[in-house]
Amino acid sequence: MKKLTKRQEEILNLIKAHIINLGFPPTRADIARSLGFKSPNAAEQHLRAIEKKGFIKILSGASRGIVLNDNENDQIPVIGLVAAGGPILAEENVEKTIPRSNNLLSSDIDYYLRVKGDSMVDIGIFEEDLIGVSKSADTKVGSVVVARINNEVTVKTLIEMSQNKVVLRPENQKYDDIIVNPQVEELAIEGSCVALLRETI
Amino acid sequence: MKKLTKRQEEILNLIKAHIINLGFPPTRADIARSLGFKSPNAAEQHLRAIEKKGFIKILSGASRGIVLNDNENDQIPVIGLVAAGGPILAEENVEKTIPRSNNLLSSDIDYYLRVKGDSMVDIGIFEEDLIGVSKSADTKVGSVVVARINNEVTVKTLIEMSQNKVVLRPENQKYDDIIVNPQVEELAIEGSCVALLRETI
DNA sequence: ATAATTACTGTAATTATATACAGTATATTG
DNA sequence: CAATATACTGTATATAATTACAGTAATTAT
Repeated sequence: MKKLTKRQEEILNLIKAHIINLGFPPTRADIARSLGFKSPNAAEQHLRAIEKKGFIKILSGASRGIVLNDNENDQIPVIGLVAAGGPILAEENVEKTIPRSNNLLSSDIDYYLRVKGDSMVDIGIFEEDLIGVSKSADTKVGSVVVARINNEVTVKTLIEMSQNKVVLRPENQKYDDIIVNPQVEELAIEGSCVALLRETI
Repeated sequence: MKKLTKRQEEILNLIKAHIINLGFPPTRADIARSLGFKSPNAAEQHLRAIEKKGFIKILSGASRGIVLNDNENDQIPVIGLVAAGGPILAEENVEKTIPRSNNLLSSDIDYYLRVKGDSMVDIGIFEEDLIGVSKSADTKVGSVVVARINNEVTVKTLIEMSQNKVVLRPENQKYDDIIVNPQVEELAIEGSCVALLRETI
């Protein structure tokens, strides 16, 4: 999908804000008034351009007939099994998506990851649970993190992190700590867990 | 708030459906067409009646200027500590509410209950977690239920349920099974847990 | 018993809105 | 270098939409 210009983005945001605030889209005149245009036709032409780029649909003849097209940015992907090698958010890993507006958790969640295995049961993270992962939340010692070790994705508690030693702890006595030297093995902290979701318990 | 008549409710539902389907409210003519009125004024007068009863606000002069007023039915209450004696959903127990539309869990959740204590940690239910409770979901042996025993509310696994013996199991070796004779003690199964929510783990 | 509410038809006027047409000027792309 | 896109002004008009007014008839409150 073609990118919007700065001005077009401004107009799209105005439409979204209008819908959130009042419950329905603005008219051409509303848009013109908000942005200081002296002609409603300026708004009309912007709308046509935004429609052409695929962000909205204009229903002809209907007043306020501006329909927002589904935008991938408004969807939080739910990641199932992560294929070895590729990036977590690769399309083939996406099990489904959840509209961001339907997110009752306050935190900033980039994706949900479906938990495999029993390595975190001691802190109440069970197989098939969904973990809300934030890429930006700061990962400090004690955080539950999503890590990638030699292209394998795993969820563990971060215990120690220094230049040549990273310790990741499974929260299950059955398993031992994972000790990695990031200068020898490939290691990346993909994000940290900020939420947990479980259905039909 | 005064109750709507059957016809008024029909119209309110039509408005809501229109907003969900198209993203903006219907016009008087849209409503008339949908319900078979021969005059848009029929819709107009219904809208005025619905507004008078407090369910919508009509913005004068604006096309499609129908604003839905917040409705408590669209909010899921989050229950904190349950005061001994009173009903779970009593107002003083409601910590906050979450709009039902922001519910990414498919199940039918009547309220969220904040977990107190560690009696369910073995199945990953921790203190401060939020449990999604359904009053209508069938409670069978093996379900995690919200039970009220002698006016005390508790979350446990239902192990046995017969006429004169109900067994509720805390999922923590530290605690023993609770065995209740419902013909002697007061017992009510308030609902069963269909979801779990945890923030900032 | 009377007033108010509910539930409409039918008409019409005013205003709100979409949208076409004619321009101007600058920036970007093929 | 021409064509296309961006970003508007300015005017005009058909039509979409609100909304007032005048009725009818049945039901429900006071």
